[in-house]
Amino acid sequence: MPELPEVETTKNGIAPHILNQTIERIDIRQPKLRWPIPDDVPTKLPGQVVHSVTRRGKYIGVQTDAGTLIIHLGMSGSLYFVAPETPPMFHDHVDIHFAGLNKVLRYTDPRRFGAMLWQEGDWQTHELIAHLGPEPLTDAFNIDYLYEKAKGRKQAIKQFIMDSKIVVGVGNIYANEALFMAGIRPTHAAGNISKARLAVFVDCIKTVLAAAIAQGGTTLKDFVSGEGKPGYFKQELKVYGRAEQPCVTCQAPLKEIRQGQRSTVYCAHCQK
DNA sequence: CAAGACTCCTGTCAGC
DNA sequence: TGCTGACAGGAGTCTT
Repeated sequence: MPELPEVETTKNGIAPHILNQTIERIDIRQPKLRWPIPDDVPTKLPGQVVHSVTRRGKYIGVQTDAGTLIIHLGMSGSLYFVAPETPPMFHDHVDIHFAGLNKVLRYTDPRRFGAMLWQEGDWQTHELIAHLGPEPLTDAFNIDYLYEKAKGRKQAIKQFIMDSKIVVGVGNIYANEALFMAGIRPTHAAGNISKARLAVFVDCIKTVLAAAIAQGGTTLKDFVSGEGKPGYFKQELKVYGRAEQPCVTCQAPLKEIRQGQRSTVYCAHCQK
């Protein structure tokens, strides 16, 4: 389940290998991902040179002069290189071949929650991307911005912060962790939290994500060879996946509830 | 507009 | 042992 750190690491891992390389062909064995892979992907990409690989939220853009291949890993997707003749397994849906490159970029996604899309021109104008909130690690995501967005909102802070129109890249795991670090109860209405506490929350989100990206590089450092298995550094997680276990701060057993079909774990003593 | 429910998909695991 | 059902989860879409 790639969160933003894994997507960033994936992007950084594949970019140096495919930059300035010419796409030879795209083999699509299973076009039915979250949405069908558009015909433009296999028809317009061959012959194109990759001139940049960038990330927006959890979307990766592989840009060429003809257009951009937009990739989302969903929750079970991964991208990695394999030797050219490596036989595909059942969930290996797409292979991207490059001219003169002695390896193939393979997309695997057992649950097919991921996507491959196509956008000509500026790829960030794609309708799924144009309305996304700011990147969490940029200055655009700051206390003044978040306070304005939260004003009047009755939605629980956890669900609010997981809304990609508010800010991208804060998935369930990191929402739980950042709320614990900030000492904020996940069920607290977003609009009722003081500006001072929201400011702490902003800092905690940045801290948690930055640390995870730093670790993500380590977690997935072998993924280029196709062996990477992200573990989210479970020992680093303070609340996620630790229901009923003692709070690392006060030893009280952590509580688990459900918010919008998502599991939330928190410490009723430390998070107010 | 806001908020919640529903949906896609399959591996994993608990329960019988 | 094998089957059934619940569950997880990103995020778009539908409903209220």
